[in-house]
Amino acid sequence: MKPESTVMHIDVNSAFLSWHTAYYKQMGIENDFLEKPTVIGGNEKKRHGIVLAKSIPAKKSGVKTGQSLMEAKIACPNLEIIYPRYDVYVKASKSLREFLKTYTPDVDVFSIDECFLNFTDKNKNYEKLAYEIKNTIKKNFGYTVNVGISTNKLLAKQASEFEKPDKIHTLYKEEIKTKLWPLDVSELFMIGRRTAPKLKKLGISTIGDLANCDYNLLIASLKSHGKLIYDYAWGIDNSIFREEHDIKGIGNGSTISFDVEERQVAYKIIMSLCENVGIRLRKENKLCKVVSIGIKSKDFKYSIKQKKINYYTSSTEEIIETAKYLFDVLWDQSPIRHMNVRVSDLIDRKNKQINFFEKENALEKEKLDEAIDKIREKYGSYSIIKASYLDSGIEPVMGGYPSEEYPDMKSIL
DNA sequence: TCTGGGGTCCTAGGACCC
DNA sequence: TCTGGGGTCCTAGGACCC
Repeated sequence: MKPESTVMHIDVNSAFLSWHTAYYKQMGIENDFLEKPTVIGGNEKKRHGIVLAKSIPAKKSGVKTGQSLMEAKIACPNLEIIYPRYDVYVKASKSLREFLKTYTPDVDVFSIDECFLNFTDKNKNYEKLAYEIKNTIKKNFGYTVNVGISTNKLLAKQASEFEKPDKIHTLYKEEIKTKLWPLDVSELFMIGRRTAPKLKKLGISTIGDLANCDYNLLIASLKSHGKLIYDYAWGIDNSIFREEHDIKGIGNGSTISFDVEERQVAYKIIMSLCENVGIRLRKENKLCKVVSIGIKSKDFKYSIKQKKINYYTSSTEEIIETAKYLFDVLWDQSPIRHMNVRVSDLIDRKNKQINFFEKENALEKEKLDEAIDKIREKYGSYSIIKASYLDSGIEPVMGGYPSEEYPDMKSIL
């Protein structure tokens, strides 16, 4: 038996919007985004028009994350839409993490705006500590968080979901029946838009129903996923704490502002997507063996094709060649809305072994990539681009965020 | 100007080998 | 000869999360 520890889940309220607001306040620009119906949303003209984050007043008007901005505006006609500043959010997320590490080294990063904290001292008043963390964040960083407290990650996370914003909640084992079971089954972690209707068909509508359902029937219908959510309904979660997460794959995709109908145009987009994948792969000091490409057509039909190559590589050229090959096999000539390139089956670069199949000039390619990476790091993504992008209207390095477009940020965020 | 982008994990089927 | 079964690898697709 492992010793019982206390787990906190920190969840930034309306993360992107809160960070946006705090950033502009620090720049001396007053705003009241959080008090009004406001969303962070993409560019509709570029066909990126969805809600990324919403204020509480927007939520009250029926605006939902992931909704198209069109729908959101219908639900809430006086909605204010703000373009995202991912560079700000990434920095804000990093400094929050650093701050949380001053309380415990055991910080498990779940996403850009969620962290788990693990504590082992039994004699501490953790509710008091949670208030201190929450209030210090509010005071020093200028935004609010919810904190959930329990004995494992699942329960801590469910606890932080309760009433928002700026709240502390506990969800200990003995509170499951009163606090968790009355909730709708779709409120449980890992029950999404597909599973909830299946459960409803089995007569399961609350988390309590799930906990007390016919287990065999559940497993027959949902297999291993059924076992997982059944355990969750009872607050059972054996997942471990990890400070470092191994990356399993690196992907880059984009919805294109127009429908792609020509192979040569598609190739250019593929190359541009691959540039970013290659850069990130090398930055992580990894090599990949599987390359996959995904295509979403005009009518939202999505298909993917992947291929395992005979050796591990981090060469942009190799990734591009494989991705183009896969594209040719996959594409049925129908107009393309979105394309995605992904590499997986990763190993650390230091584990590389000489491979018989590898192309002879592999080493030179790697050296070239490294040199280009360095120049781009120093002078910006666009300092070196393929000649074919000049006047093509397509960005030579797609994905990520173009940090050089933004002024240097000296804020504490 | 309807519907983003980045991940993880699981399953099922076919190929191939013994 | 009329049809095994176990194991592994690979691929496509679907579900979930933020």
